[in-house]
Amino acid sequence: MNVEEIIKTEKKIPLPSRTIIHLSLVANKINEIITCSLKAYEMSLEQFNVLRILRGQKGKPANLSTLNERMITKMSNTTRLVDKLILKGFVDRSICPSNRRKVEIRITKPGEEILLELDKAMQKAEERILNNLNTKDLEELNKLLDKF
Amino acid sequence: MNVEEIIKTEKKIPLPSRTIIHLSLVANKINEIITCSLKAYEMSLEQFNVLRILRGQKGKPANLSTLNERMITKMSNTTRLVDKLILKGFVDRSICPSNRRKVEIRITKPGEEILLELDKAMQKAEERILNNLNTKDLEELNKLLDKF
DNA sequence: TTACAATTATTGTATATACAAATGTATGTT
DNA sequence: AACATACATTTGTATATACAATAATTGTAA
Repeated sequence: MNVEEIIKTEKKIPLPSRTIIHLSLVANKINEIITCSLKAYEMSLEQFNVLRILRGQKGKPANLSTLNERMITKMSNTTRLVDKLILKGFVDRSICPSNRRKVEIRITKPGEEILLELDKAMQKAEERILNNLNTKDLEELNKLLDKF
Repeated sequence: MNVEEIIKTEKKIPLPSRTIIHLSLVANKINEIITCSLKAYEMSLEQFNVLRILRGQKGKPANLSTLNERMITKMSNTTRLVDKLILKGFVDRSICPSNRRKVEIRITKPGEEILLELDKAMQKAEERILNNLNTKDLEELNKLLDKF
């Protein structure tokens, strides 16, 4: 993860551009490590996020729009994402009785169980990602990221 | 870009996880803004990066492996990425005479010209992205990102 | 209440990407 | 020279994603 090497190709990249490139590189690294950890469970990062959101609902079902707001994905993908989780038995979907346009998506027992496994894998991944940063670093980083 | 809203769904997300989520969100926002700016030129972020790398070569051709090292994409995509840039006339490709396994990829005049346009669009995008951060913020952020 | 607009989700399709296998070229060994 | 091996790139294919079009339901205003 050496920005300098990548950056040296263009003569002198100004600080703002450098920061953005730097951020993208770090984000990519993070993404790669996490995706790789999840792959052992045949779970994509997006699927994992859906499961986490559903767990956060504490039994209350979520509809697609809700999932969508909390995620980066586009609506059209969310449908198919949920399809895949249903196939694996980690969530179920039913039509909302009060508004039949909506669907209600819930996490299942097996879904909650796999999520516990995934939590552990995530924690290991995080340790790998953040092993050079201490609490103060993280706090500062959060503060800076808040400005975006 | 309110992390809090996304984060409140799970009870209390510990600082390391929060930081990583936060970073991903910011990276996504950046990606979206930049991609959107480039779309006006029917140029993907990846294509743009290839052009920038080629410009950085200062006339010296790059082969696929070189492009690949400097980018995030996988080799198999780089081939097709370059295909598209050739179609648009922004780069050309020829077989390396000294080692015919290799290819030599060069940016063309039209490629350099469009790149100047793109530079301007990028600068505007950067201003949008970073308008809440001052130089000191950027320096600190870079310092922290270096730790990854 | 009927017609029209808005909401919610799904599907079709084109494009992008990942991964593995294949191609063509070069190098080393016997 | 013949063969195996390594290298650089390309291609095939399965999966993922984006965007637009469609379907189904509900809200609303004349």
